[in-house]
Amino acid sequence: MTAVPPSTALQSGAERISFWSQIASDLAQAIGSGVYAPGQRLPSEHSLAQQFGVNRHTIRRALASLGLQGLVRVTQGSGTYVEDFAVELVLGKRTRHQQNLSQAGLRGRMQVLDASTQRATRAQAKALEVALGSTLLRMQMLGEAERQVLHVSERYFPLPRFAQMEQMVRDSGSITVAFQAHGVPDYTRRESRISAEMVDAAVAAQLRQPANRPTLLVESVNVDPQGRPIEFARTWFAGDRVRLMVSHHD
Amino acid sequence: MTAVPPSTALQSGAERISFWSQIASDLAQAIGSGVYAPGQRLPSEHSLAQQFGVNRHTIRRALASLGLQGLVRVTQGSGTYVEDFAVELVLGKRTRHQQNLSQAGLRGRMQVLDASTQRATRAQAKALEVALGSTLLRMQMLGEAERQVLHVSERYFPLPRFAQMEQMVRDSGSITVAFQAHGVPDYTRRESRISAEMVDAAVAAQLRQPANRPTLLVESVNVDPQGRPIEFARTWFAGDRVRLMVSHHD
DNA sequence: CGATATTTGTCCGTATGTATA
DNA sequence: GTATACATACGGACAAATATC
Repeated sequence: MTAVPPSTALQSGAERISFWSQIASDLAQAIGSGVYAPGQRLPSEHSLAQQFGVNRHTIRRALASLGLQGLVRVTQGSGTYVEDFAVELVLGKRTRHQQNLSQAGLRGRMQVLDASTQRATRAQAKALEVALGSTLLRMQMLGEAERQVLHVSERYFPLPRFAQMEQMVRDSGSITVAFQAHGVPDYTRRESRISAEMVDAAVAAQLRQPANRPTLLVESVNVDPQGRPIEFARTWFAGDRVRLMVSHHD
Repeated sequence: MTAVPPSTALQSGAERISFWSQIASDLAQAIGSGVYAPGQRLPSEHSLAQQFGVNRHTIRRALASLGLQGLVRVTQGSGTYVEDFAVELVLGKRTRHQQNLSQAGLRGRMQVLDASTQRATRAQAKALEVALGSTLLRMQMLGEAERQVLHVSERYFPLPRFAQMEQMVRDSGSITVAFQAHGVPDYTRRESRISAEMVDAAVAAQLRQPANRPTLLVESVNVDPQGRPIEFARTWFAGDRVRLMVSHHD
């Protein structure tokens, strides 16, 4: 992370972004990439102000934003510390990726890495309640928030019902919107199976975390209002940055 | 795992358990200790019958039991295969350790490894809604089922309300019973936070799994019928053998 | 224990650009 | 165009909490 003097960062034209927002984003990326490890103290506000070439108040605005996101904890007289978990995602019946992040004050998006068709394996067929060997759409996706990769996932949709899924998701960046375009106005999560897994180097690289760090694997089935399965997903969450919260309030 | 001829396993007196049950337990232990890895095929029923010196029908009875527990999957014409996950535990509002296991057809028990008193840290005080630095009972426990270690946990109880907790749990082997003895007839789980963690060698040894394998850490708060926190627990589940199931049916 | 330095929290004021009525 | 409100950014001063010796 290099210091960006604000005088050189005077953007022209359409997308002017504030200094504090840019600084918050830079710090979030530094935290996500491990420059500042969980539990570690960030440089003092005075020091950061010098590094970024801005007033201390501007740094404070950025840190306040990171604090609201849960990335850091600020303690008077002591310093600003990187929180152990950047994001706490709620796992519930009506879990939505975007909504989940916006509740945490984050801007998130989902990206399609790959898409293909394949035959349903035993586990997939059982979860989606389709015949063994029937055709499925397989999409590999990446979930990000504030430049941090939170999860990668494999998602399976029954064909031909969701034939336009790939294009819809690529266009909108949202699975909820793509479902709505396929005539599914609403959907709920039937169940989630959670396990801890080590992943291979390729997945670890996608998650931007070392290969010797664990992931949370969540296998879930989403169903439409009639109770028919519409999606079977296997999602690997970055174990270093994500904690899942299960609320038991009925 | 060594073959135990049933002729030598003829118990006398009170606790006579059946051959099939003993064989099922032996096989479960073998699977838990890694003699038979997940996905691997067990010896044929004929072969197992010879090893244990019993009739094939007795082996079939044992395998059927393991199948109900989710430990193995029996496929006609192919063989018996070790399932990837030995135990699937349900995480819900009314989660009880014993009940959880008995639903899976397992005999489980909880064991007190250590007990002491300490001052509440910030996180503990917040979870239990007590003053920072107030006295807590800390119990370290081990959860087993069918000779397999499923989890180790640190549990914190506010004092002096639960002063007799250690003795009660040691006597009954059940936290639910110990709570009832302290005038808490019922309790519910308020929330659970789930993360993936690597653990140090000591905890890994307690879980009987290699140090480079991940665990599922569940932090939970139990409350009494009045909504007052009565227990804060951090439970490490053996990631290789346990999968958590979250049901979203209201 | 006290003295001192460091760090964050809060308040004052000033100035500029942007969006809105 | 003008007036107003708002967000952003800078500079300084002091208080409060913490760390260190």
